[in-house]
Amino acid sequence: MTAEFVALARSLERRDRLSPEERSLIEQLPARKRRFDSGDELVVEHSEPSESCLILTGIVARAQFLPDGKRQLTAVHIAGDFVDLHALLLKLMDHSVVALTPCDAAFVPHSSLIAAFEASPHLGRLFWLSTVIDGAIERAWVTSLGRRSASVHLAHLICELFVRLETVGLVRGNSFDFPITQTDISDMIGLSLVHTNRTIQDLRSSGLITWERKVVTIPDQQRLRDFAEFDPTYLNLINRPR
Amino acid sequence: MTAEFVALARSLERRDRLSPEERSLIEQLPARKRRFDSGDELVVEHSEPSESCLILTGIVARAQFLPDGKRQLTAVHIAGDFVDLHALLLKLMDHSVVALTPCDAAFVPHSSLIAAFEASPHLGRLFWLSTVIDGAIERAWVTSLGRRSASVHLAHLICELFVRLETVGLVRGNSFDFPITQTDISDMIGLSLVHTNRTIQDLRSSGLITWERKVVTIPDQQRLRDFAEFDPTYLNLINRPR
DNA sequence: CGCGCAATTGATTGATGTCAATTGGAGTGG
DNA sequence: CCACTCCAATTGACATCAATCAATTGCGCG
Repeated sequence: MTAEFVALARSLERRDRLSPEERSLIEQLPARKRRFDSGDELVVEHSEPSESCLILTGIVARAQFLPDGKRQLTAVHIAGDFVDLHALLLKLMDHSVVALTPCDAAFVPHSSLIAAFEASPHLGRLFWLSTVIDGAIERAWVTSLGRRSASVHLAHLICELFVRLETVGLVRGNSFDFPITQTDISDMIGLSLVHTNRTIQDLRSSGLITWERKVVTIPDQQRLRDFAEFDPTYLNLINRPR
Repeated sequence: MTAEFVALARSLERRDRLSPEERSLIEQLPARKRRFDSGDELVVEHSEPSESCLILTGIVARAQFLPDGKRQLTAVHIAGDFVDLHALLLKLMDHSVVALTPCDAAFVPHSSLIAAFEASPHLGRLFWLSTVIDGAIERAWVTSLGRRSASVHLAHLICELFVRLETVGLVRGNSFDFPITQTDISDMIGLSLVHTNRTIQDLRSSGLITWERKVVTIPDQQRLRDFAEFDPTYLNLINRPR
């Protein structure tokens, strides 16, 4: 399998078995690799992409911008996430995809994806699944934004990221690299930068997390999950026929 | 076409053309009709449905419940919405679907849906599209929750509902029926009931809306849209090949 | 060393939540 | 037709949470 698609296959296979034919369909997808710097836009709001984009390394986010200059991040994505399958069907982007860290991405033409799905409807369903899981994550974000306190919300986000990074092998022990700015965090959880900073300090002083030099550590996973009311079911990390 | 599927076809055809074969595939879907009262759960959190559910009449919402009894609604759905396509792939529900008004729904077995998609990948993509549009709406909700003021958020929601109801023919002039409780609204926009009430009054006293006896009226569509920063692009009401 | 961005802090203002009534309207039984 | 009841809508007073403004500190890098 082409190196580009290792993380993709790994994340698909967390949810269902891939047949050799399906692996080969993935392997043969044409991919145009590109590198981005932190702050770059991989996909631009209101554009009409003809390719979809798979994250290979780094951290990106979906962003919507408001007339007054405010920004909301509506999702984060990591290696192995096929970030932009939406464009395949939506045609017109309702949001941008921005790099929060330097990152690599592979762009795959829509036409190739559609051909692969017509060859294997099951593979198509697995890609569909990945957009549906994005939806589940978005629902969790909506619930956090609407009904959780700042510190519980942040704790929930950290739990989510830990599990997702673990899935693609980006966790070491209790820690993961998280070279993200507090401004970015605040645009995820819908708070001001100042309040975000104080919320992080809350979690730190409760001993729930450590976060220094771009590394987040969760000393006691279960304690953080209890505090965050975190139940990973919605991430659908169950391997079963779909 | 079976009466049940009229609104469904109408909402699919707002996005792309259906071939006669596709219409017939839809027409032949087996459906089990059920009626629900306000407050009933059509689909229960943590359950594992083997059918997906199409709304025929009434208003329903996706709901997540928190340990402390709080509730967040993460989406609203109306006639013609295939609410629970998610379960087809997710298997395990991460949320409930609750009736906000009395409503009718048709339940279609997953196996029949999958068969239809294997017969017509394009039809499959249109159903996929409908979940992707749900995602776009959820992103708009995230942005509203995170970065819009209470009154702009509410105005945005009203604009969204107007457009969506219009699509399925449920708007009369500038008005639509909206037999929904302020408690439900507050669980959509993540505010307390009291503050939601005051926010509605804000919009009323600005002359942006009228809302009495379960009927919402928008005297000046454009003025409300400007206030709400509402751009309907994300609802993807463009007819084009997908 | 010094620049520049990110993180942190303090003080204050503004938005929203909470508590506790009160009002209004639709349906029901007398 | 009139109480009566129930639930939704509304109001006022007050407490809390979070935004904003304005510095200041800390850290990585040339």
